[in-house]
Amino acid sequence: MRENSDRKTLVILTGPTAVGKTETSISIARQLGAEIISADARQFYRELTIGTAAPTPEELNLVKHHLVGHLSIHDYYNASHFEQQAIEIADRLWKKSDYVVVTGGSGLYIDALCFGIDPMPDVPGQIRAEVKILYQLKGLEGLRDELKNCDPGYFAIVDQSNPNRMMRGIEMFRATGKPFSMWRSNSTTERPFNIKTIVLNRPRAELALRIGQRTSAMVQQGLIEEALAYYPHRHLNALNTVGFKELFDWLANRYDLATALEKIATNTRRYAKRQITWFKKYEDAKWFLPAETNQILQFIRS
RNA sequence: GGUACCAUAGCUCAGUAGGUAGAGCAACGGACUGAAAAUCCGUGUGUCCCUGGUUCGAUUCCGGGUGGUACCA
Repeated sequence: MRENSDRKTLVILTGPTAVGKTETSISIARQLGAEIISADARQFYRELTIGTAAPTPEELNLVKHHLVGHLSIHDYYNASHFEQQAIEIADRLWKKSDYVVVTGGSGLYIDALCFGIDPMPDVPGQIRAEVKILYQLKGLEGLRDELKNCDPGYFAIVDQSNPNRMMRGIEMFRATGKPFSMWRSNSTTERPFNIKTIVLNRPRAELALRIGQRTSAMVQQGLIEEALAYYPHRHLNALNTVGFKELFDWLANRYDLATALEKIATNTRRYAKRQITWFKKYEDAKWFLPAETNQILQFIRS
């Protein structure tokens, strides 16, 4: 990544769930005189606060946050929308400060912001629904058949066990008449700003402990009531989320409450693991413990 | 205290007619350009409780010990 001291800096503070990103990012942002843009694909939804461990009103008061609770669970949103919004906000904030802090654990969204995501039209909901029905009716085999036919290039590289990936290819072809593989440039967008990427992490056992504690804390704060309130909307993508889906299964009598809470902790641990796997590919990133704020600031200013 | 049963992976357990062992879950590793807290792929990590004995060879059979469970006192 080319450095240029005249340019503004985007500070990415990421890391696995429950590592302590919120607290550290507030501390760092205050010391930099910066505001925070969230890159958390579930904290976008204003209806969800407890189950997504969104920053509290007190925390939101300490530093101005952007893209927290800016969507409804009924809204459609994606990484490209995020890229555009986040860049627009950052450009505005850089008029007041040299730094903008981005905090969150959604790797795809961070990638979109740092490296760009190829511009493509949104696929109409109708087409998305039709492709989903194709999968429900004909399974993976049905998806493979159609994708092989409409986009052999993508079919050759796609994970043919992953319905989401194949549905995406089919959707794009049906929506645009042009193969998904033609829309993908596989190139990185040069950004006119510096990017400092910080991954916060802890020893795995410690992270697991914090996840267990946070799960209990969420229940005390009213996680069950929150899940109950949105149970009628359980089919929405925004609610296909750890902490909600397990409680929905409990409410549907698939297992008891204790099992649901155990599954929440387990699935949160697994999510954290997937996040860590994602962040390992960030070659320019520096890894820190959340408490190492001085070292983090030093790295940002270096 | 007596009798019976049990002791194998982090957990629940299977198994080896004696040739050092395998399932589920957990865990670990990975992929991922518009659902991403989503979706998908891969990997057994083990003093087979301890200790004597029989045997070429014991996790497996026998004795003793320890721990657990149940029943009887």
